[in-house]
Amino acid sequence: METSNNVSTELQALVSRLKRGTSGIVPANGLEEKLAKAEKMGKPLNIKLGLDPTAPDIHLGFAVVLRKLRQFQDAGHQVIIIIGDYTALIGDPSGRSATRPMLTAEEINANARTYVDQLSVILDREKTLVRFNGEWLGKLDFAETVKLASRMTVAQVLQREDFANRYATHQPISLHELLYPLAQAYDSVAIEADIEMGGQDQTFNILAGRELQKEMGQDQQIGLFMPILVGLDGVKKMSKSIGNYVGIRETPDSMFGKLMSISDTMMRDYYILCTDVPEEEIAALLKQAETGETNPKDVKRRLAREIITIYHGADAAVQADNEWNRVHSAREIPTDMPEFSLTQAGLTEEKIWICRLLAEAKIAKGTGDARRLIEQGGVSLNGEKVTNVKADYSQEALIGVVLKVGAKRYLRLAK
RNA sequence: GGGGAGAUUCCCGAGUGGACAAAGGGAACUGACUGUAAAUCAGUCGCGUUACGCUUCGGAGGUUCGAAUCCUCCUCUCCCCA
Repeated sequence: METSNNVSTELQALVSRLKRGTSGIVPANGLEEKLAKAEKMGKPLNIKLGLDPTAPDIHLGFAVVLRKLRQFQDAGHQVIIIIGDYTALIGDPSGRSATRPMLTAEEINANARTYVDQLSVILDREKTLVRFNGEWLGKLDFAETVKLASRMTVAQVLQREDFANRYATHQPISLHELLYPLAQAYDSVAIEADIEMGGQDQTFNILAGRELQKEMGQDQQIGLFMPILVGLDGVKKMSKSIGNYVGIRETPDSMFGKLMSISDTMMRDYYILCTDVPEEEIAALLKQAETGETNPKDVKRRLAREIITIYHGADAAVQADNEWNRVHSAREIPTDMPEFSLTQAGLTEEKIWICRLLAEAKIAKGTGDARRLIEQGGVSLNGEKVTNVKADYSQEALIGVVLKVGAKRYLRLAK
């Protein structure tokens, strides 16, 4: 027997859970209203997320939004993923400083499949509806498109920071890029979205959806924004193409290493957005790190364990932690490292020049680069620093040897 | 349609006939320090077994002993006017 009072307390708890980490909700009280409405009507909300099928590897930055969607699913709402197969023909200009390349149909389809596979790591596949926006956008004829376009003004579009910047710095902006927000807005109309999720860089597109829904006489969706997770470099948005990312399917060891390399100031965001550690506890941990009560390194290790636990389980997380500690604090060589086959690389001669070896192993860009690394004291074989740039080794002498370059690159040489 | 500006090595950006493989900054990499954090310092940063050679400055030709720099054509971009 639930009293109405209980229901509202539950709703309150849900609202605060859903609001964790969000960087904005438009309109401010929209979430409560939508949830209350859903409850009253006994109908789940349509939660929309649009995906551009360009970079099919899901990383922690992307997971921020997906994890939020999962919370909605767990609360019984309908998640609708829209694969922007049609809009990929345009290329989302959001946050971009240059025109995105257009994709071919094959690339888009391949990417879309990969996406759907990977989404299920975080989302409940059974409760996820996947649609392609070519389904409705492909049916619009030119007249309808122009009519849609008439609902937005150039000034509105140019208000966007990314466009404004490009315009101000005399970068080219193609006309078709201006149509992107409109297409995305039309997606919201097509599926009658109640909530559209997105990173902060989606603000304009999502608000355009509200406008268009209003024009078409629909209930307006609310915009639920998540902050952009800063990548490992601490500067730019986490992204595959920049390479500053942690993929959710990476090995625990790799994730651990990458997470330990983020700067201290980034810990808060990562804790809030990438883990389920309660907010009060996060605050306490960070405070300890700041006062020196706990070594900040250990607070970061905890962060890495928390994240890895989500994707690989607690045991794997502890193991990765141990391994990391062994290699980086105790300075022992890693248990696992990539192998490099000399024979496969064609290094079978009696005399193998060390620079050639580094180049073939792709550890150096070429022998000139390898020479520099050695001259700078960055290369060692079985822990012994290589000092002679002209050194030759026989294949026999190299087999089983651990090649170390720089602080973190290890390779075990094999036949 | 008319007029003007521009395209330089991963990015930004200097360089207007020889001293330019090309200033400076950023990124990146190596070393020192350290908590594989940040900050700082030193070095490297087109290719090559490297005190020497080779290939670069949007593309194709040309002038010259010599071209990133001058000329011609082409491609692309930005600005102003209509």
